[in-house]
Amino acid sequence: MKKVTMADVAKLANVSKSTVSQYLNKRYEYMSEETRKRIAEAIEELGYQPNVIARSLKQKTTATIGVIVFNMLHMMTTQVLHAIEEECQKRGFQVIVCNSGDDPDKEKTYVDTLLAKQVDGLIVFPTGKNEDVYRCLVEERFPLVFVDRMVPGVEADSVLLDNFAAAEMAVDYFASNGYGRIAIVTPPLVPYNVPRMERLEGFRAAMRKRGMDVEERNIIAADPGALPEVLKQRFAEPKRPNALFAINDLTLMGVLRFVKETGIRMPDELAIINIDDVPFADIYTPALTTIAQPTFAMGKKAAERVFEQMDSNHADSPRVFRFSPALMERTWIKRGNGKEGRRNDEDS
Amino acid sequence: MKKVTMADVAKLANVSKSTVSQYLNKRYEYMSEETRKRIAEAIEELGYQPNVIARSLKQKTTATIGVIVFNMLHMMTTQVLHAIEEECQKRGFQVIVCNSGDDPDKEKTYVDTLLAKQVDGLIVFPTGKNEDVYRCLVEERFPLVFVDRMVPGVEADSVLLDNFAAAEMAVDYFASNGYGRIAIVTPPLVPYNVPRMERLEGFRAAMRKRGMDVEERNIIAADPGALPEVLKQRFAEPKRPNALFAINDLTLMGVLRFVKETGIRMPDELAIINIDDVPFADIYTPALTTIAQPTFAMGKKAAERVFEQMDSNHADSPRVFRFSPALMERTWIKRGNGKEGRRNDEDS
DNA sequence: TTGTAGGCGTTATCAT
DNA sequence: ATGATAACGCCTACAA
Repeated sequence: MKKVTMADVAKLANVSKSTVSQYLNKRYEYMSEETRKRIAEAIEELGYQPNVIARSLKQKTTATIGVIVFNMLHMMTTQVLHAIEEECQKRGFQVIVCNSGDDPDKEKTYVDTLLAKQVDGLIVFPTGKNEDVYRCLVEERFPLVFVDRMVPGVEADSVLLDNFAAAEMAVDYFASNGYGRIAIVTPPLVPYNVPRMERLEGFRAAMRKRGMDVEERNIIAADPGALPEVLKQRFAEPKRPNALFAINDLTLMGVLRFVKETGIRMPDELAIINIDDVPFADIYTPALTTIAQPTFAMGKKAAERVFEQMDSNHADSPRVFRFSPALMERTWIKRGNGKEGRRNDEDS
Repeated sequence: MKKVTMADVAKLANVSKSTVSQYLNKRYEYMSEETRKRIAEAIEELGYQPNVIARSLKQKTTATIGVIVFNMLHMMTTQVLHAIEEECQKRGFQVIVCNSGDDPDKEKTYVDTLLAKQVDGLIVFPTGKNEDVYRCLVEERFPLVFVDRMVPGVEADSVLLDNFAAAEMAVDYFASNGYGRIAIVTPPLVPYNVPRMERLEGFRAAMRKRGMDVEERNIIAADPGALPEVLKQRFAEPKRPNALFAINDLTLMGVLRFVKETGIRMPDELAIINIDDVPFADIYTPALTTIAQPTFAMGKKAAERVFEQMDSNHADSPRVFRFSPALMERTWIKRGNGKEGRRNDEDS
């Protein structure tokens, strides 16, 4: 099967390999109609398929980019990947997908492997802990784009959610609907997880701006699994929150489990909003208002940026692209304090 | 950066390229401790990274497999992909992911491209419409595994859900909980979509086995978007079903939208079960009982099979692997007919 | 308009 | 124990 090489085609068509090569690269300029046809026939007859590997070796370009993600199972990741793939498809590029599982060592190994495989660029959802690795890449002007998180200390293109805007959106949403005792719910806070910190900071800032202060115990940080218990504890204490801002979809699940287990009533006793749109938002009762990341646009931009970096040597300085979150308003907010409810039937 | 080649290392270490090559391939057998060390140092000093492309050209093997899926956004796909990636990682393989969007032409193009890129094997969630393409591969003993669907007329390894068992599971579940008027809900039926047809057939068989007959109007086929309306119509007719078997997660969404819009009460007036576990199953009220596909095991098996095909030339005849669905029982079934409820807190 | 020759970075086969 | 040399399949001057 794959034994058919350019030489075979050349022989059958009675021309030299070079001529076949010309033909394949569509440099028909000085080729006689005659030979062109003969070559075409030969290719057809032999079922010849060029060997891209050989071409790559010569041209030092593989039409392949590597994507390293820290969690393939996140919907956000899937959606961004989808957009990246689509964009690559347009340019005839392929995507090698690697899952680091948020393990910096694996991440490093993958970077090495992908470089060895001569990928033309790298899109990374970074663990955030491989500063040195990435700094090298940047220094060597290797096409690189970070998504979702960035790596502190590395100046590279980054495609991120505007986390401050998202947090502010959440606070605004609660406040304008009359919810005042707002708590933020997040996975454990770690300094190298930039979005998490930004969302918290954004939350603090937004609260401050509205003249509300954030009690420390209203910053509820726990792994999603432990969340129901942690929330129960918090709700046993005085001044229970009446609004929870879940920092991502996983956290939201923890919150909803808590809601279900305690039977707390949802628009009345407690309002919820979260970052990351979830597929069941509008079939849940009450429908869930969420803050969606424009995942498709983000993936597209990430791909576009690697391509731009590949195409230009005059390395313009790295840029950070902040994408605006979108409020997916779905809840009837109907409270005792007189505020009238409203509804918005946006579909994701 | 990438300019460092084996020749450079060889020069710096004062040996020949061959020796360096030996070293890299760990054929230390006849190598002096001395030179080994010198090479190691040279490599270190130059920051040499072998060029896998060159190796591939020589060895005719790329340590890469291609995966073509018809819908990257399906959770099932994501999960299987995840398992595949993990399995590949263990063997030092990489995965090129391609999304055909269920378009046979794109699918064909991808097969060609991946072959040109010399992937060592192919895992495909097929559109089902490229019989000829795949038949060629099989004839040439190219490592190939189908997942989720199979291609009629192509004898290749396939990793599938046991759709009959799944349908039977659904019927049993309803029947043993006292629901008798069972309808099946599915996307439009098309003959080349094997799982869909199998699920319907399995449903018919299971009903027959229990002495219940399937009225044609209890086979509700519609696109998820139109489903709420279609269901409303059906429920306006006499003998409305009291149990709906949704054939997949997308269909389930349509059903749940219908439930929400009509306010039909869920364990009492209507029971639901569906294929594909969904993340919100246990936070929904009432909790949803689902029939889960063992996606992880399926992905793992698919990868294992490509590897086995790669490793053995004595091509054993293609096998079809049917994976048993798992009942994720979460609903309190509590009906007026005296049946006692039960609960099962399995986590996905 | 087409052919020749050299090279891309490795590996493999022999020598030495 | 190590080194020359020829592939691998394609591309690209340059020559004819």
